[in-house]
Amino acid sequence: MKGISIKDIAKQAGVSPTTVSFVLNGKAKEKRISDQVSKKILKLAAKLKYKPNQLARGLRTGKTKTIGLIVEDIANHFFANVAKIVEEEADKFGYKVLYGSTEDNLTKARGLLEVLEYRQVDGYIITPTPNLDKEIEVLKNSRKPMVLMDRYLPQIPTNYVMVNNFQGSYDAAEYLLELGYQKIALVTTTSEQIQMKERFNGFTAAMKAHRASLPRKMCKKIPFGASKEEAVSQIMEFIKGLPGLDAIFFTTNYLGIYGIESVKELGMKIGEDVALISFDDHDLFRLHTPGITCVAQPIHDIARNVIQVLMNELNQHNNQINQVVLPATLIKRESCRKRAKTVA
Amino acid sequence: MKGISIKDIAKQAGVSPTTVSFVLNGKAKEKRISDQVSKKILKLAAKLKYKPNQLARGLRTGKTKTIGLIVEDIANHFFANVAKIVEEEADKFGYKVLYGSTEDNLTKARGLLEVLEYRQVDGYIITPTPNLDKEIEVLKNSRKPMVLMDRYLPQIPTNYVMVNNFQGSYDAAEYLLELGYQKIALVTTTSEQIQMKERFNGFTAAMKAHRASLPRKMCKKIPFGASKEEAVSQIMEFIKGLPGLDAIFFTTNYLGIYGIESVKELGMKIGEDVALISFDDHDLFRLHTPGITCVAQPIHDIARNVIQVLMNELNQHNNQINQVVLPATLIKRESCRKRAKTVA
DNA sequence: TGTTTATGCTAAATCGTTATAGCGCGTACG
DNA sequence: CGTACGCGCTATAACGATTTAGCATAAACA
Repeated sequence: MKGISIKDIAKQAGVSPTTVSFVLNGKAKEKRISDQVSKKILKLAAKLKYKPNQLARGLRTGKTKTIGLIVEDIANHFFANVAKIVEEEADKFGYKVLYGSTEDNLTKARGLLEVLEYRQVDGYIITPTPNLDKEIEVLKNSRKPMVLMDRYLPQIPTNYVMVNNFQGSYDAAEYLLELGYQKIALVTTTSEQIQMKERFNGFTAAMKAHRASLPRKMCKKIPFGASKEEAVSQIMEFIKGLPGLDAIFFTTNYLGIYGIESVKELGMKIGEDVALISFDDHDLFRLHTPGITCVAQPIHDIARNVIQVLMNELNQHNNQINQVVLPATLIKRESCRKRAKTVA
Repeated sequence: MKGISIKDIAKQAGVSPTTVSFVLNGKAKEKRISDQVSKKILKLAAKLKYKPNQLARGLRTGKTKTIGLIVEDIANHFFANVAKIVEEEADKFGYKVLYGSTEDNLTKARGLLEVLEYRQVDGYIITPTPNLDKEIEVLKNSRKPMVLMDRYLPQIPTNYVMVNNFQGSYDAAEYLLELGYQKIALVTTTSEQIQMKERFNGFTAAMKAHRASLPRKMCKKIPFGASKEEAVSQIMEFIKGLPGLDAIFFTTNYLGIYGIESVKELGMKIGEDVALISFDDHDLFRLHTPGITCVAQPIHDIARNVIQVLMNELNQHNNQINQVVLPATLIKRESCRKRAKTVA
């Protein structure tokens, strides 16, 4: 059950494969193929359901029309959604997507990059793991079209698309202050990922700008990779040590989820005894009662911009660097409420 | 910046490309290449970081070492997780995965199948949309390795891997009865998808087996594709019309989620006023307070079995059909509790 | 009439691999 | 002494497309 090749069409049409190729690639006019012949070929191709062999084409042209998508975890809500839009958008340009998850593990990331090179992908969308700098640099120097996503490497100027982590957290802090919260805590992770640092910085900057205090004892770092139980118990301890606490900001959604559990476990009411706000949206935040206020990433825009930047690179090898920082959106739900101003 | 080819190695080693190919494919012994030459070639290949061009190789061998994964929605919790394991498992066999979402739309599914054919994928993993029978039949007749997932087409005998929908729902019903619930309702969708029917059938079968009644008025079908608002309001109406109702079974997780909202909206307490149980697990069910009892699909096993069946087909063209039905697991949480038996 | 130019098409090389057929040499056999 | 075989390797032809260079033929021009 072999497929129909250009030769089969050529034979049946009584012309050379070259002619068929010209016509099928829309170069009939340019190559001065008569309308008669053109039409005959087009008809035959349709009738035989000719499908160009992308392998042969790729081998000859050096383009596979395939892009590699490296994410932290494709099963994660954020990345799964990005993967979906990326696939849809890429499809519009005739590209297919090969994907892989790094689990934020350097070795896995290296493996993925290698396989994608084998596969001759035309371009890369990468969520870099820690210490992937060297590999990114190599890729950059080989002039492969590439866009980083969700994170960037401060030392290497490259294309990237990400949310404005600083602004998002800044807005979160301002919102809490505006509502009248006064004893505000922050929970983050020990991970050195740049986006976590920026979220931390944005929040503290807003606090400072409004002359609110965020002393070190109001900030808790949960070890990266801690189990749910460990995390929850640490957060509970942290909360217990802060009497009068009225609001908590979590720098990422899984911490926020642990936070919900911790607060409930302590018998406190979310939105009444304590306000919760988290970076990143999540089904759970949306559907929880009360709804959890959060700083949402513009997933669609991120994916669309990633593809746009990549397609730009793919189509014209300008050396211009595209760095897109998209605004985060504060989604107000019932976990934060207007407070009657009381003097502490 | 061209890559290193087999010719480059051949030239530097002073041998023919054929020899290099033999050695690099582990056929040195078989093809009687001397150890001397073998070693020299291996060393050179490592030194030059030779990466075989999969395109050329694929063109020659007719194998791309790529499989196509067609799911309903890659952003959906279930499929995203399957996609993750599928990728990991495929990787172990040297395969990469191309994916796409159908949105349960026939036209999209056709488009995906076509693109994957272009791309010469070696095998297909397909979550069939309604009315995809003809295309599946064609694929089957062309003897392409293929496994259906999550659903099957009753009219066409093919490989498939899925959860035991009937048993899962059966267990759910038995569990509710065992706990002493007496006025039990079921919420499903109007979708004619086979798995939904089986879930419905399993539940009713268990009820009948235990001489419990499930009259038609206790069953609600929500239109497929209804918006969240519509669905929630319909479920609310349904519940309001059933005084004394003490438990509700939802045939799929998004209905269960709507159910949670509906029940809360009505001011009822989950697990106290009414028990909820849903087919399919979800982050929300796990993290909700109270936790929502559900019938979970063995996602890992499904993905692993899918790959195993596919690899079987890929490696040996036996015509044997593999149909794997995996048990569903009842995950008990607080949304269903032991009831003091009261006479209605 | 002889030289250009335009027209409509094709031969052949090429991409990087794999697979088949077989070459030249030395040794063993009858 | 002629032939058969084992050994270690290679030449060459694919796979299916794209692309470059160019070949006839006819029309146009001087």
